[in-house]
Amino acid sequence: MPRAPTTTDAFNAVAEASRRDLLDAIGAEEVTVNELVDRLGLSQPTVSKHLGVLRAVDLVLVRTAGRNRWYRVNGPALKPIHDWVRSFERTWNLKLDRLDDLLVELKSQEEIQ
Amino acid sequence: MPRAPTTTDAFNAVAEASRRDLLDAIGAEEVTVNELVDRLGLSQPTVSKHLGVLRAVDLVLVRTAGRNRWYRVNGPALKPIHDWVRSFERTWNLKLDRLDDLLVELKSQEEIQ
DNA sequence: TTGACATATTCCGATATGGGAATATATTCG
DNA sequence: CGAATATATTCCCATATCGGAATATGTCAA
Repeated sequence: MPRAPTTTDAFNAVAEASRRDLLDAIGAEEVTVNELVDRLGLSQPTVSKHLGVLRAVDLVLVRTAGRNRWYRVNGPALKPIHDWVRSFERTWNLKLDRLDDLLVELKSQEEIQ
Repeated sequence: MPRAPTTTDAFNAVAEASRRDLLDAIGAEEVTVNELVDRLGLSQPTVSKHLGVLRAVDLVLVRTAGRNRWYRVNGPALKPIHDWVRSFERTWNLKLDRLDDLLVELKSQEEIQ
């Protein structure tokens, strides 16, 4: 049994540094493929292929306009990673217990209003 | 150029679901290899090999006692993942801005004391 | 010492990979 | 229409992978 395909889930897609760079390069904007080629200095086919993987796991969304494709990051697709890592956060961040208290407080305040 | 080795960094090591399961199974305890074999229902060599990858990227620490090896999770090795994902958190969690305010406040309070 | 136990390592095989180069597919413009 | 532009796809290959099976290494116990 080989390694799980990169398109299996966000964990596998994001394991490759180039794809993290790609997501960073897009950031909060809506960006064109050629713009990403310029920003990252990768070849156009390489960028397109990485975007294909990111698309397969819903990490990016695309909008077609003429001959351009405008890509943007689909943040929520990263949530599974965030949630999983977060369960270990307590191990390295001792202040989290205080933060927990604050969150509980914040939540109860919201429920009141 | 093939895929980056699983031992390249925490991102690659953790891309494999079995290894996330392994870390989950260890949790906050200190656990023996055979105990993990029992908990996960994987073969002993498989568990040992996964632990080898996790060791290579410092995601687990080991202590040898007689013929046993006691493994524990090394939380801080997950921080790079946490930090990277966190930079996109704002995309899906709108309450983060309020949380930011709280953190700034908390920090300034700490500096005072 | 010999056997049992705990763990690691090696050998095997089918498979997906990332990047380069070339090419295909649209779409726009003149 | 034909050229140019934007993007995706295909073909290539050296390489690392996961799991199984077998085996090696190390430690304890009688």
